[in-house]
This record gives sequence, structure tokens and C-alpha cells, in this order.
Amino acid sequence: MRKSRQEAAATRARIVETASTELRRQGIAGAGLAEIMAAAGLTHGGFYRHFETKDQLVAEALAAALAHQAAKREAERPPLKAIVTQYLSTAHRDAPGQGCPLVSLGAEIARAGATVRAEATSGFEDLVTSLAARRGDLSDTAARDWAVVALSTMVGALTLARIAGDPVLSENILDRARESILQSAGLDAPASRSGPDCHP
Amino acid sequence: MRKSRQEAAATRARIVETASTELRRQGIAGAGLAEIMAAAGLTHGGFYRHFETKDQLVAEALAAALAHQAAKREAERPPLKAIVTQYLSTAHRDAPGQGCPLVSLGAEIARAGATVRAEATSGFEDLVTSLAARRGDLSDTAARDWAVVALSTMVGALTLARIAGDPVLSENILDRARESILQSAGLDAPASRSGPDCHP
DNA sequence: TGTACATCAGTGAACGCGCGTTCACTGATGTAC
DNA sequence: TGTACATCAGTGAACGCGCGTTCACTGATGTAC
Repeated sequence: MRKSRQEAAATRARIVETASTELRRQGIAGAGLAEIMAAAGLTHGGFYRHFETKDQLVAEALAAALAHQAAKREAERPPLKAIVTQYLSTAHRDAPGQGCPLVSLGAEIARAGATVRAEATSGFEDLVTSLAARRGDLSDTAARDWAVVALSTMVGALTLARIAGDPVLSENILDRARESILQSAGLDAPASRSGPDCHP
Repeated sequence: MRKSRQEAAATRARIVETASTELRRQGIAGAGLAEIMAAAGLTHGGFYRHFETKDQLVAEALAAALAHQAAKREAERPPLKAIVTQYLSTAHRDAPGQGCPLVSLGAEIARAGATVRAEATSGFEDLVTSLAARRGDLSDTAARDWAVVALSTMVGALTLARIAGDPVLSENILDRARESILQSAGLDAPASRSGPDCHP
């Protein structure tokens, strides 16, 4: 049953990829190794041919999730407005398995070991840098300061939007956060809450 | 070994209180019933004299945590600046067991059942109302909109500050978020990053 | 007010279950000659 | 290039452990007369 080195490497990458989705979907404590391996089309016994512990897989899956999103930003080079709008969309809210791990795993990362936290911090820095780089109108320092606050708002709003049961409230949180960030970046006129037809 | 009704009610309240700390400290999945009961000075067998399931305890403990903080705001009536400053303090960051459950349990609440999410949503609304009520300079609608964004920033910044391993980075996140929120409320002059003595 | 009995808060042992981890085994791959 | 043997990716069963939950039991509390 031995597989070639190439196949084994592909299997390993598939486990990391599957884990990065399952962990974001169910949380670190909520996603079991047997479940992850089954989702990758394998039995759980083979896990330790590739990883030393679950913690190692968690760290690699988190890094993969962050790297995947960083690579996408690097390839597509979306403008600031697109990044913020996509982050604060209902699509992102409803697909935690493909979304930002800082939100889906936030509190669990904060409780995790140094390796996992270091990966998350590195991903945080990448995101801040990506946002700041799109504020050509500001000095580097001011751009970074702005980006730290913008990302905080994005992470908090997405967390709260996922908690809110009422869809109207949930969308309202996303909308207000998006408006505020875009406005603070000079990308959006202050919104008229009642729409263009409020005066008869 | 039977206890009086008064003692039993006190025991029940003690379990909820202990759980509200342990759950925030270790997460919903991370805090076991035996551990919570032991922390409350009891054996785990008696748990089901007071609660039907762990989920019921989680919902009550979450409600208790949120109600405790709301009662404190109601009693002390802190000004807006105090609320924001305390929320975004290193003390709050370093004491998740006593802190805002929307941060320590955020993603887990989002995955939880309707009861738990409804409690969290109600606590979120209370916080938004508390913040908005302190913006006498704005209309009700504008105040609420501002409060939703401010709370998003607070939740996100505290989450990220707990993830960051580097204490300098962690405090920087809290500081930038606090400055931004206070400035947007007209409570703080735009900070000079280099301090008052930068010019010799 | 005192007595007899039912209630039930809390204990401690046990339940089945799924967890992360280990291991004997299989058989195709990789290596040495 | 072909053969002999070592390696090891993946399987499937098993490990100990802690989980949420159940239960027989104890004895003080609450209730009925």
C-alpha cells in the first residue's frame, strides 16, 4: 500500500487543506482528527505518518489558510474598497470554512500555544500591511495605524454578524462597519440612511 | 445530605457564577462540567439536580456574565471614555475570565444553538444601547450606528490583542483602537505619536 | 408542638462515547547490487 | 536492466482518557397530621 513520495506529499497537502476548512468551520476543539482525515478521504490511522501531533496540523492549517488569502491578494491585487467589501459581506459571514481564521478561530488561537499564535500574528501583520499599502494618501505610520483599527473593526463586525440571529441586525452590523471604514479612508460619501427618495 | 431550598438556590447561583468564569477562561468546549463543579466546590454528580444539560448552563452562564457587566454599567454610570478605556485595557485583555464574553466566546457562540445566540445578541444590544446613550451629541439613529461600529472595533481589537504574542504589538492594537474610537466621539485630540517632547 | 414520612441536594461510582495516539500489518515504492 | 530487500504510506483495530450523562445511595429538609 505504500505510495510514491509525490503521492505522499500530495496527501499531506490535502490533509492540511482539508483541516484548514474543517478547523475554521468547527473550531479547533470541535474538529476531530478522524473527521478531518475522513473528509480528506483517508482513515485516521495514517495521520501520524505526516504529523507529530494535532497541534502541528493546527499550526500548518492556520498558516495555509492565511497564506492562501495572502496569495489571493497578491495575485488579484484588489483595491482597498474591494477588500473591505468582501471581508464584510454576507458571503464571507456564511462561509467560515473558507474565511478569515482570525475570526473563526480568534479566541481559540488566543488560548493556543506559541507556534499557533505566532502564525496568526504573522497573518495579522500581512493583512495590516496589505491594507496600509493601499493608503497611498497617508504616511507609512499613519497608514499602518489606520489599518490596525480598520482590521479590528472588520474582525469584530464579522464576529458579531455571525453571532446575531436576526439577519437584519446581522447585515446592519456589516453595513455600518463597511461604511465607517470606507468613509474613514475617503472612499465613500457619508451614507444617507433613508435613501435618495426620503423627500417627497 | 439534603440542603435547604435557600442553600440549593445559592449553590445553583454559585455554579452559574463559576461557569461564567471558567467558560470565558477556557472556552465552551474547553471547560468540562467536572472541572466547573470542582471549581464551585462540588462533585460533578450533582450537576443534574440543577440543570438539564451543559447547554443550559452555558446559556445561563453567558446571560449572567452579560447581566453582571450591564448591572455594573447601570450602577456606576461610567462616562463613554471610561467604558472604552476599560474595555481596551491590558487588564481586560489579561482577565478573559472576568471580561466580555462576546470576545472570549465569540466564534463558539456563533456555532452554538439558538438559545445561546439569543442571549449573546441581547447582551450585544445592551452594550450598543449603553454606548449610544452616551452620545447625546447625535441623533438616536446616528448614535446607534456609531455604537455598532465602536463595539465592532472594541471586540476585534481585544481579540487581536489577545492573539498577539508580542506585548508591544498587543498594546499598540489596544491604543490605536482606543484613540480612534475616542476621536470619532470627539473625546480626544488626534494623538501625536511621538509625544510632547519630540521637539528639543 | 411533636412525630412519621416523603422529598431531594449532593456524593461517588459507573455508563457509553469519541477523543488523540499507538501499533501490527499490507503491499507498492525506492534502493542496492 | 533485472533482481532482492528495505522502506514506509495507508489501513484498521486497539489503547487510555476525559467527556456528558445516569444512577443507587445518604441523610438533612420539608410536609402532613
